[in-house]
Amino acid sequence: MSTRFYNTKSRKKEIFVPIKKGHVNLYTCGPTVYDTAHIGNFRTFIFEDLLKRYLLLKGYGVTHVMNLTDVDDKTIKKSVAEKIPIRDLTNKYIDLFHSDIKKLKIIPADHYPRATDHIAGMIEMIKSLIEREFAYITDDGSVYFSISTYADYGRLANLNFELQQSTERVETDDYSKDNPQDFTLWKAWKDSDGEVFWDSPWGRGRPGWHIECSAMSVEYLGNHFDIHCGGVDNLFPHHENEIAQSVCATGKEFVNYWLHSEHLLLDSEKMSKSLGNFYHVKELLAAGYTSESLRYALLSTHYRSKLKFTNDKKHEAQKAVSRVQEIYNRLQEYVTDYADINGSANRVPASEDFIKALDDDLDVAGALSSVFDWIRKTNVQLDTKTLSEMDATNGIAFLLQVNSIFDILKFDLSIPEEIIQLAKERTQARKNRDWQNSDRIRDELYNLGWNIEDTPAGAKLKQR
RNA sequence: GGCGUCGUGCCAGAGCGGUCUAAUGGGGCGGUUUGCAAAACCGUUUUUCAUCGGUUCGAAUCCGAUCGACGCCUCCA
Repeated sequence: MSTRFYNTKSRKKEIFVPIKKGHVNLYTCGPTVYDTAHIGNFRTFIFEDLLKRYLLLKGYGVTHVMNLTDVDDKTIKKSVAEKIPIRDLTNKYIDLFHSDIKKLKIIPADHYPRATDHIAGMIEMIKSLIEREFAYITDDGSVYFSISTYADYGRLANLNFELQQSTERVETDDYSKDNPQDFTLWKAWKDSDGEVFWDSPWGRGRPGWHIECSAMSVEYLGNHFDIHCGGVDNLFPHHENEIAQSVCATGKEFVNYWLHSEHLLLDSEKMSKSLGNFYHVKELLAAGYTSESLRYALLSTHYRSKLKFTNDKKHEAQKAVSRVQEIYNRLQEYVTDYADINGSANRVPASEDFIKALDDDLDVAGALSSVFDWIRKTNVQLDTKTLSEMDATNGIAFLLQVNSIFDILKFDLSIPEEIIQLAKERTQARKNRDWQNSDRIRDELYNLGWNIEDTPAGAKLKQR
């Protein structure tokens, strides 16, 4: 079955066809690095990870670019307030970002271009826009994009600017613009910008926010590429403006498929830094989530639905993840000479359903239901010992396929010596039918973070 | 004011006109199993899909209205 994605451009699911056969160029809007990204941000990044992993599973090569916005009002303000050079400030948050990416097992992008490393390209693009008369320079040395020059402006966000009433904010906002909705390509330097400026044909200043993505996507992926992603809040004005700039500057098509992920909600409200209702990855890991359960919690709701992040999610995600881990371990034990047999996911019927669900605009819920359905049936076969070794190895291959999408299995299951010792003591106590001691040790292990399960094959240790 | 999304069983969440007496996960309860647990499995919580009308042989699914939640129109994943 063919891949279909919901394209914001058409507001419909469309069959996905890459520009170049077998390869996908993917651009995803990255973080503004003046602060730690919260899990609302990571919901989007993890959706993009899912998308990429899916494309890889389908056999595409993927070139993935994620920008890092390392200059904007907030960044400058913070660097001035904390008396830290802007580069030092952003370096700090970029490092934190990469460390969170790693904790969430997100496959890194191929390129993480920083806005401030690509000022020259932005200036070139602005020049081109001025030459083609899509942009104008104001007295103070700022450059604006004139939305009236681009007929399709507002098409992506489905906003009609002819009929639009100006909101109070827009009216009072600016002075020198031709049209209040015109947006900045280049911001002239002000005192409050301090040391932060670049020279340009229009004087000292810095780039507007939107131009960086246009300039960097074109540089790394070409004028015309396949997929551009971001959170819904980037739909307007950011992506709308990107389209206007890129199309007008290059005269070419820009992006074929726009995919937007919905918000993560906390107490029915959008999680955002300005509202102050956010969690960081680190906090959640400290609060008992594992990388795997957090991934699961963020992935198990469809990317175009709002995700209500509640306390119940943790338990639910942990249970679901351990269910998958459990059967993986069971199958590994069941198959004695796994290395000698080549399992194949293709021979597991559930795999077909799994992929078919993902083909339909990344229907994670459908995909997971086929996985869990298969898990239950396979557990029955394991209980009754009616599973063939071939099916067991195929099952392992299927689980690895599932894992290539969700990445929720742990493979390093090494157990500390101290824990093994305690388990041995408990086994001895059980042999002596000393239930009191054996239960005491079990409690002790539990407190150390380990569960112990007695099976016909002996006691098994599992990290909680 | 404009644009848009959504409202499903105890909770989360699929469902894209018949195969829906609603997938899947979580919780509660009961059971099989176990020294007791855990894990696994079985049953149950489930004739119900915000409300009211309409279209249709047939609707959770399409249309309209109403109520409610949320997002965008302004920096924001």
